[in-house]
Amino acid sequence: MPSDEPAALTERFHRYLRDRRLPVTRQRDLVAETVFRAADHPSVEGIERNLRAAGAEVGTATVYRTLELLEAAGLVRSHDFGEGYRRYEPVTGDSDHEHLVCLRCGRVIEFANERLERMLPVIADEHGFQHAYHRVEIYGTCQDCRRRDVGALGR
Amino acid sequence: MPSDEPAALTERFHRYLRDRRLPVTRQRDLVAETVFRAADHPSVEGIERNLRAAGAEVGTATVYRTLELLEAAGLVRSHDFGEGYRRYEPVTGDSDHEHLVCLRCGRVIEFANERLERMLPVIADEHGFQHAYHRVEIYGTCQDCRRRDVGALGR
DNA sequence: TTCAGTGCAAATGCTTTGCATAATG
DNA sequence: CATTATGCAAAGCATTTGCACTGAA
Repeated sequence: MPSDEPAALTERFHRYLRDRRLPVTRQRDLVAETVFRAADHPSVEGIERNLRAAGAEVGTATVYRTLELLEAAGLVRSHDFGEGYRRYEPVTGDSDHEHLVCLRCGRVIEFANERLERMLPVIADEHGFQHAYHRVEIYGTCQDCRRRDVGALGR
Repeated sequence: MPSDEPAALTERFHRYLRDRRLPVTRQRDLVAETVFRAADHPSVEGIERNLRAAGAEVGTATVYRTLELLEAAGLVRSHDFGEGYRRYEPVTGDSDHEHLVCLRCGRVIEFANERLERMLPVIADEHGFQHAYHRVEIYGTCQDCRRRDVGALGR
């Protein structure tokens, strides 16, 4: 059975809203669905583009407000990869993961490494820090962009 | 012999400027010295506060422009710890290091871990990425802030 | 004297907020 | 019907840029 992550997240979002007597609105569902289904860590602009393409439209302020809500609910995480804006991703049941960011095309891919995840709390402890969370980002050139470079050199 | 890092960096900065026939100005020296001597990863505001305290004054635009120059010269690095502004640190002869950021007081301390530094390029490679650089930040509560919390609980 | 730097103020770009109106439960 | 959300436009903020003036070499 294929785990329908987006549907599960949507259900959790609805429960979260109901529990605090907050209205479930068309806009909230549209934004939530868009992020839950996204595989590319979209920015607010990307989310709006996606919505527009689907014939929907949600005010920018509402998009930001809904993302804040989704983060508070623990259903979405935001990242700042130093591009001048934030990107968002759904929080799936998968274990912790970190990111590889391509400096050429901006693509972001995820990786999981248990040894790394185990190391960081230990390092924090060694320095008297109580570990809360961490962030590991590797910047470089992705496979596709490397191939493209090689191809350009070849002719 | 105590290695006088700030002086060495200042000399390198002057050489960098001379080499490209760029003027050495009072403002550039003031900003550079301030960052070279800082041990706390100051922000632009912190740098300006520091300068003001020393009786000097440099326009904000010039501070930004000088920092850009210092980064291009490889003498200063900038970091974004998600606070809404950037922090700067001198590039010393020390090996690579990463950062621990206290969520309570904002203090930033550095740590070096060879195993970690060796791992990341390997991980990149495993995913077809050509590693350029990376960023590892551990967020948590520093020793002082933990002590303060315990003290508050005690009474 | 020439070429680049400086500082002010205005512009930017993402994100947040105020407020009148609209929709949910 | 009461309460909260929405959307627009305005405000915020760190950072960048345009431009007349100043200063370094």
